[in-house]
Amino acid sequence: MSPASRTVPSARPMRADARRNHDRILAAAAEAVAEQGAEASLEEIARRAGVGSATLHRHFPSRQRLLEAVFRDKVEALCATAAGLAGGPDPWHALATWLGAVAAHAVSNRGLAASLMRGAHDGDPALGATCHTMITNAGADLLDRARRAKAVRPDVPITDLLKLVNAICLAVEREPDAAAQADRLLTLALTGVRKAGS
Amino acid sequence: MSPASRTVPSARPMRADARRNHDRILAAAAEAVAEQGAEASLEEIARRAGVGSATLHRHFPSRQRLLEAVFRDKVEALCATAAGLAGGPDPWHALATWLGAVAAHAVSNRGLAASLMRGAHDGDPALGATCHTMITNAGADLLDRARRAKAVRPDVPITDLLKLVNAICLAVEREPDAAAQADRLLTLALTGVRKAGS
DNA sequence: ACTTAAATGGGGTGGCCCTCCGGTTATGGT
DNA sequence: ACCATAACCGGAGGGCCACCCCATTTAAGT
Repeated sequence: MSPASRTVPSARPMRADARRNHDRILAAAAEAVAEQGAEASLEEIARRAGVGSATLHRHFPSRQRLLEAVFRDKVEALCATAAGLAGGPDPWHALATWLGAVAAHAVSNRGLAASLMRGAHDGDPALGATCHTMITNAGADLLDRARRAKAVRPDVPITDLLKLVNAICLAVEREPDAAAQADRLLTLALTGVRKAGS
Repeated sequence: MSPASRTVPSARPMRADARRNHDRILAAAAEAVAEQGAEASLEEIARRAGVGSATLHRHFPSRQRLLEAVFRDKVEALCATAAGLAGGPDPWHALATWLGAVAAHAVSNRGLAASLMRGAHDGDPALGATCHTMITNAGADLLDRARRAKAVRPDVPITDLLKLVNAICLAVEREPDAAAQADRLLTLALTGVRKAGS
């Protein structure tokens, strides 16, 4: 659970001040991103955290890294939701509600969609389990079940589905009624995913 | 056709040097945006045009204004396409192919989707016929025909449709196979628009 | 307490957007 | 052909930002 042990438990534990700063930065970043979205100023985040900008850049070498850290908890929650829904009797319903939950999280946490979109492929490699891959894996399971139940087209990859969800959220992010719009557009798109027969 | 006469024909014609700079800026902007997307540096555009940054800002007070000018031709072409398709026998097909054309333009002209998304509502008002409204009007006609032919759900507004298209294009813009992905995702979303019955 | 390696942050560099203002130039009337 | 003038130009500068260097501070192990 601690930042030091979460990524590489074998690494030497962080120094106390380092960890403290790490956490303060993370808290400040969460706050700033919630207010201003994924493009929030890194310097202001450092300022809020009461930390030099160099310290922020040392702890998080790229904006993407910082966002991943900020949203890790939320993403883990979504993955847990997916696991919970996987046991349900209606695979289609499970998939649909989960995608709705992803959208809901994305619109209520500005910047999440952008963070989820940019996978490990662009930006820095050597980035272990990114939000992108975590979400993808969680969704793949739900989609697989729905596919086996013949509730979805067999040729739709989970990446496309998530790209659609994130695209929608990204697009409506700065509208006043983002949640309502995202829901409407997602429903629109989803009905096309469901087979005509079922 | 000339920049001076297109917007307000009654206005006094621009001075020769002003018009020359206007055109050079536009050309440089088109080039830069094609390479780097809608976020291209305005200063670099001015530099490419061999013009001071102040001149650029005088001709185009906001980035949005510049993008609108850059894409005006493309948007007009899309509107013309819509008008041409409106006469066809199959309203659904007309709508679908037009949306495909919009997507194709958006992925092959980086920044267009972003420009289309931001309507007149945000940013500066008093912006006459923006790309957003032009496209919306052109699409409304096609959608209306399709709706009258009962080929689409009656409750889907054209704004949602275009938002979906632009969202998709924006999301896949920086992927290597953007065109293919956009097409796939659009088809996915569109099939949900079409009524199950027809 | 003392040593040492890790961590810090002020300050510098270079880039961006945007505005002011003194100098320049095209233009229309004479 | 000339001039007065309004329109236009662009360098310089302010404010903000990401990112890096390095002298200084500080936690951790003995």
